[in-house]
Amino acid sequence: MMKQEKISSNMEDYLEAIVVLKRKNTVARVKDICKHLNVKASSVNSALNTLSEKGFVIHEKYGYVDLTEKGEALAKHIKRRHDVIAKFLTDILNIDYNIASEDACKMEHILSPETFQKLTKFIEFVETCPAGQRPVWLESFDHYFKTGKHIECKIRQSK
Amino acid sequence: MMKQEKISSNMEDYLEAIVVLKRKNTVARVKDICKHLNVKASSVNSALNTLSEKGFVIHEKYGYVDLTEKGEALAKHIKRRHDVIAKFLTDILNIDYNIASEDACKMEHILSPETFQKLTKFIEFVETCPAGQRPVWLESFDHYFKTGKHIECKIRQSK
DNA sequence: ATAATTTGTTAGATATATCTAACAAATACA
DNA sequence: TGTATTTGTTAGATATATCTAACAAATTAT
Repeated sequence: MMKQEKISSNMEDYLEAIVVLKRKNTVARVKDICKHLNVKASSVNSALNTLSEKGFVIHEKYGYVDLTEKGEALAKHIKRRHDVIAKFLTDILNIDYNIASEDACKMEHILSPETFQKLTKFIEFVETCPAGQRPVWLESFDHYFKTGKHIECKIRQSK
Repeated sequence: MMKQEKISSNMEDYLEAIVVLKRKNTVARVKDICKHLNVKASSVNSALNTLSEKGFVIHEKYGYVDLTEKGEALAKHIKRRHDVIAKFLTDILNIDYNIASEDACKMEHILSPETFQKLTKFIEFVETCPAGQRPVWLESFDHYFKTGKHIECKIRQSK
């Protein structure tokens, strides 16, 4: 019998790490989770116990770490959130990849579904821009950010 | 002698609450902090002890709660972050005020300075738009968000 | 195959942040 | 002015997430 459904941001980080490592190495191991999350092995063990009890991971002693179906679904959900947020930060706001990734790691746990959906749509809006390229106004923002000045606009003057 | 400089997100929330309550009621009281943060009085007391030890607040037994100069500076810094983030969410992404506020409460503690600066500049970019109004592309996004379709664009066709 | 190394586990300590319950001070009110 | 109510404090419990240190299993290399 399982204990609970809701898990903390911290536990979400562990799930996400497992999904990422499985994709990279085909299996996830305690050692790799340590490195990925920058914690000690005993912390990983403790987290895996919690996640096992709640039915998100399967972890036999000294064996690989794996996700249950439920764990996999949640982990992928979190990773999706991460990726969208990171994309917004890099592609729209033009933030450095490493910084964007770090921020996304934290934001992924806290953003409301509403805000998340807005970000998703905003990216989509930019990417499906009819002109078929990065919209002009985004370039304008880059310019504004760098120079503090607006690109001069060819607006008809009524003279 | 003071203990440390760095404080947790949690402690930042207490500082921010104090600044907000002082502005609203001229003084901050334990009771009001309770209500504002939705915690019990004993939790507030515990937090105030921590913050006093670190030199951020002044709290005499049974008296009002006040900020030191250092505490005030930090509290206002956090509040500024909150306000900028909330503004980005409401004015740019057109997110409901209440949701934006909740999200901002969490984001204010975690965003990197870089990302924060980008948000600040983005708002500025939009607000100082030379045409002197909410840029057209923002209206386009609203339309796209609602309908899933781009507003038809009068682009010269080369036929 | 056994010794050395790497990896994983456990027990128990520490730190943070919360709570409840008992109590104490301050304030309001009758 | 003395009692009731509100507000604030303290002690101690619980929960989470970390760590170190001692140990155990698994793997690698000789």
